[in-house]
Amino acid sequence: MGHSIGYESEEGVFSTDSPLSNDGDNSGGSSNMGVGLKKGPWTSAEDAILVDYVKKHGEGNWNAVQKHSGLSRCGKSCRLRWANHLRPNLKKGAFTSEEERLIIELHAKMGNKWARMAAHLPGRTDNEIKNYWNTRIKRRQRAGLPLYPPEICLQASSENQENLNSSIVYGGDKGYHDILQNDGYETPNVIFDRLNILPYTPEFPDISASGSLINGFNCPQFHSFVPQMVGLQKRTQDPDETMSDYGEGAANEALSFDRVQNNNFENKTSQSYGLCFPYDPGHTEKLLPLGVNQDSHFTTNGFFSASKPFAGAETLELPSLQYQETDLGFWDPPPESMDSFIHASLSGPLSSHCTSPRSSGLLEALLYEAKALRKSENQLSDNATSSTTGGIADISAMKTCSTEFNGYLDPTSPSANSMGSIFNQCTPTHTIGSSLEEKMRVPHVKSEVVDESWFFDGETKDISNQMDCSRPDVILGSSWSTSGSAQRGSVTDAIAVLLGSAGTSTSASNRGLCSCTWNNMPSVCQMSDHP
DNA sequence: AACCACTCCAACCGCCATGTA
DNA sequence: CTACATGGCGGTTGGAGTGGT
Repeated sequence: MGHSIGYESEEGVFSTDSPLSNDGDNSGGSSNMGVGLKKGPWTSAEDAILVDYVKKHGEGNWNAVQKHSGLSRCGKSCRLRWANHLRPNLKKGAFTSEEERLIIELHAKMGNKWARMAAHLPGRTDNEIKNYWNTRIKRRQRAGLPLYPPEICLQASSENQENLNSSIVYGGDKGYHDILQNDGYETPNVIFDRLNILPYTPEFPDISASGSLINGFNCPQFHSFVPQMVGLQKRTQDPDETMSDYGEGAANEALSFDRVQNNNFENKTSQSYGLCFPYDPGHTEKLLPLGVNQDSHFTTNGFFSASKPFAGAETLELPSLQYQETDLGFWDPPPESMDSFIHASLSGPLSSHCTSPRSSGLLEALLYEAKALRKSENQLSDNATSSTTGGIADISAMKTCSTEFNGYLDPTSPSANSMGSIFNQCTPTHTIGSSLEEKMRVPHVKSEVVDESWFFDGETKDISNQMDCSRPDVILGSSWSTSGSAQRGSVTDAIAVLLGSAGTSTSASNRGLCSCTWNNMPSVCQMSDHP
C-alpha cells in the first residue's frame, strides 16, 4: 500500500521498480516481474479475477495467476490476497473473547508464530492475529498491564515443566538436530529444556520490530512494565484493558506496577541483576537481546538506539515463556532466593565464548554448548559450592553491562521501547547466566556518562561506582576471576576442543569480543536440573 | 469545523525453506 | 552440488478511520 513506488493509474498503483525490487527479493514473483505489476489495494474486479482463477485451478502456483488470468499482480500478492481476504471460511470481524484468550495462550507458547497460531484459529489469518497482537494487545503494555494473564503464565510455565520432564526422556545421544526437525511448536522448549539452559526462554524479538511482542512477557513473574509509557498516553484507559481474560491478574499487575513505581524497587538486590547485553559488533548474527533486569530502570528510559552499534539486531525467534516455576518468584525474591539465584548463575554453564558456531546460529550453538557442558559438567559441579562468593562481583559485572547498554540508548529511537521491553523481561534468565562472554563484552563499554539511576538503586550503584566500567581488567578482576574463572575457562576449553580449535580459555576469552552466540543466549542453567 | 493523536489493518518487504531442474 | 523458482512467514509501513480537543 504505502510501499508502492510507482505511478497511479485508474487501475491503481503500478510498480515502476526494477524487476528485482518489485517483489523484494523477487521470490515468488512472476516471470515478467516488474512489467507493470500493480501494487496497492485490491479492487473488487481483481478479487473477482483471482477468485475465479482459484476456483478453476485451485490454490498454489500463484505466479500462474498473472499469466493465465491477466491479473497484474505478482504471485505473492495473489497468494496473500487469497489467504487473507478471499479464501472461503474466513472469519471476519473482531476476535471473540475466546479467540483472544487462545491467541494469548498460543503466543505464550509459540511466540510470534502467527501462522501456527492461525492454524489453531479456524477462519483467522496469521495477518489478523499478528495485527491483533501488535495493536490491541500492545496497548496493554502502555497501560502497564501484562499481556499475559497470570493463568496463562502459569499454564505456560507448567507446560514448560512438562516439556522439561518429557524432554529428559530423550536419549542423551539423540541428535539435537533430530529434535530440531520436529515441527511442533513446542520443540524449542524441548531443546532448551533439554539443554537445561533456560528456565525462561523468552521469545527473542526483533529489536527493530514490534516491541509489543516483547512485552508479552509481562507475566507476574517478570513484572515487566513500561513505566515510561504510563502517563504519557493520552488514553490511559483502554477498552481492551478490561479484557475478561485478564481481570484480576491485570489488576494485580497494576498494583505491582504501582508498587514498583512508589517503592522504587523494594528489593534492590534483585534489580541489580542484569543487563548483559548481547552486543557484538563483529557480525550480524541473530541476537538474543537478553539480560536486562526486568525491573531495572531501563524502561524508565526505555529507549534504545538502533543507530548505536547494536549490530546484528536481528531476531532469533524462540518460544516464549519457557521459564519454569522457579522464576515465578523473581519479582520480589527473598534473600535466600537471591542466594540461590547467584549460586545458580555462577554454577551454571557459564559458557559464552566465541568458539560457538556463529555462522550456524543459536541452535547450533546450543548443540555445541551442550556438548561442552557435558565435558565440563564435573568441573562445574566441583566449583559450584564456592561460586556464591562471586555473586556481588557478578552483579557488578552485569551492572557494567547494563551501563554499557545504556550507552546505546537513544531516546529518539522508535525502537527504544522495544528494547526496553526486551530487557525488561528477559533479565531473570540472562542474569542467571552471567557468562564469561558477558564480561568479555565489557571492553565495549562506552565511556559516555550514563545515569545509572535509571538502572540501579543506591545499593548496587555503590558497587558500580567503585568500578571503572571502561576497564575490562577491573571487570574481569572483580567479577570474572573471583567467580570461578577456572570453571569458566574449562567450559571454554571444552567448547574449543569440541570445535577443534586451538582455543584455550585464554584465547577463547580473548576472542570474547567477537563472540556473540552465547551472548545471545540466556545461558542459564538451573543446576537442579542437571543430574 | 479543523486539527491532532492514535488505532486499525491491508499490503508490502525481505528473508528463509523447500522443491526441482 | 548448485542455481533457480516458488511458497511461506514474520516484520513493517502508511493510508484510512476514529475520537478528543
